[in-house]
Amino acid sequence: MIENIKDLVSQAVMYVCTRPFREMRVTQKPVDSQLWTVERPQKSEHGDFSTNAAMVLAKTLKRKPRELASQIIKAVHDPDSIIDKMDIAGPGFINFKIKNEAWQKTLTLLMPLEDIIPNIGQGRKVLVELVSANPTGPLHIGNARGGPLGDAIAALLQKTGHKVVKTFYSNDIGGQVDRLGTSLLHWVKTIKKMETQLPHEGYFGEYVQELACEAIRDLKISATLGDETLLAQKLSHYGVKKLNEEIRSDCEAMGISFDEWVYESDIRKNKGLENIIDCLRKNHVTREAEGALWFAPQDDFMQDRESVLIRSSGEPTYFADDIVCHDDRYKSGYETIIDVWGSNHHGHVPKIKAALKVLGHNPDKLEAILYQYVRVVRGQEIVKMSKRAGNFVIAREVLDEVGRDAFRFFLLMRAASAHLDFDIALARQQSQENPVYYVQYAHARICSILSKAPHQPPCAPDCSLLDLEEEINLIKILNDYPTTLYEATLQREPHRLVFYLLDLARHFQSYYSRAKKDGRFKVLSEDVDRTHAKLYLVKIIKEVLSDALNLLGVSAPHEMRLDDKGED
RNA sequence: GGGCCUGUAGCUCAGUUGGAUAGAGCAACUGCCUUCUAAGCCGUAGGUCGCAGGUUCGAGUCCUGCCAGGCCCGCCA
Repeated sequence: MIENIKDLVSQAVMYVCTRPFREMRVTQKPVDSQLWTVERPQKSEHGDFSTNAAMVLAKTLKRKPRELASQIIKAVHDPDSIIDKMDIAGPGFINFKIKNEAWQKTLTLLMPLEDIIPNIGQGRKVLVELVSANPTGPLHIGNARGGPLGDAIAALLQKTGHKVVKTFYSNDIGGQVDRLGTSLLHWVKTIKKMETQLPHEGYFGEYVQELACEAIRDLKISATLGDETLLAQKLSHYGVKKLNEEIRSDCEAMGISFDEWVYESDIRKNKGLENIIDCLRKNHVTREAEGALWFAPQDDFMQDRESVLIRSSGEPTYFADDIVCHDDRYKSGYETIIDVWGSNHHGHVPKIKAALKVLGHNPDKLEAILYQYVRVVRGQEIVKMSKRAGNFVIAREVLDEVGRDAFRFFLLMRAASAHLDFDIALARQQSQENPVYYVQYAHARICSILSKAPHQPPCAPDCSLLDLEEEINLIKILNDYPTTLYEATLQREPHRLVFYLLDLARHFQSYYSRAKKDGRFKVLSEDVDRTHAKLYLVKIIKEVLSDALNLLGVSAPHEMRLDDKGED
């Protein structure tokens, strides 16, 4: 529908804009059609669509906006007669009211749903890196925000015609992993009542101590420890393996699976690093100092951001491996590479991009979605940390308490750039305060209606029988679904879909409830044709609800019953 | 000291990339269960968009400077 209006306006604008030039026998096009837009206004009094074309073009054409608007209106050619009326409003908006019949006719065009999903990707390859938690501890709530977020972004891309690969990048070697090993050694020695001290910035949560216990058993560590350096190495391998398994299982519990796991240790083995370093050297963006090799391009921006690539010990850094990893991705032909990372990586992004640019890649293909960290609250109280983790709130503890649907929905409700308060008390409430149930309940109610219906709705019902204002409104909202998908995908903002769902659910719940007082709102009635039309409408609402919930990784239940033993 | 993000109703947050009289949920106050599920619906109230300038037909949105909070600035990842 919005496309139809855009076309009509576009033709009219072209006509109006080119007329003075035609009269002067000049053929050039004076304006760029990209400047103006057609939008759904916030307020229904402003019609179904509105355009700012007259205001935007007023300056270049040196005319008054309202005068230009009236000329555009005169030039609109509406062959299918879908426009009810056009008004000039405010400083020069043109508002379009669409006939109800035209809206009713759009309904059958919405099915099957797959046909209206915008094909943005055209099969282009996209890589999404998500979670990528270090295997030095259990998944905490900060890492976990990137899970549903990256997963929903991937699902949106997949839905809109991209070929998506979801990848987990595991930093399974390096300083932090070494520290895990020495920390485990400390706890092993503690258990064995030996003299020991926790290494500087060592890991101390209960999970490390549990892990040390299991290691003693699994690795059959005897009273004589042997070479401690060697043992610390064995322990770090052991810990990394165990923690990676735990992280993988936590992701599964969140409903997230990966197409590939990339290990930093494998990148290190593959020798790609030498070529990259060579290439950086030849481009004169490295510098040797204090025994280490630095990435040091000569531009103002990177001046204060020089970073070590190869340590004085000869060991490459995480930064170096990450350059290799991203270089691989570019070479694999990805059109877009999306890294969903915690906001603490923001300093890392420009460095990676700078290095990739030197390597001859287009840095714009790399998008970092940086999300702000999560604060867990329980009502008024701030939940600071978990006993088991020491410093963090463990994702699994929250997930187990509130359930997967509420967990994902809550983490997706906010824009990535916004700080997020996760209220456990609210998320586990089975009440009207909880938005996830609200949306699911709308879906369940429709399922209930459909199951009670004597017949399935026909393919081509008489949609003109959907003449209630609320029904036309629902049809309008359903027509917004493709636009919402389009914007949520391009902006990488799944929360737009959450807000769309809440809006659709709210309108449906309102419509549904009116039936208690007013029989015209009842879906199932004696009037067979009307029942068919209404069934058709609610079925599409159900399809859209379940489609969108599915993209968010939230279930769309067919039935919901309040437990008597639930919250008070 | 430098950088990134945030500041909108009592609380948690949207705000269609510069549009019209700034929106929603919760909390507060009203009503509504014999009829497709009350995990629901109807209504009321609630605002100096952190502050001060600037850009223009028009600013919550853009630019500058302040103020407040979070995060980053390591031969950690």
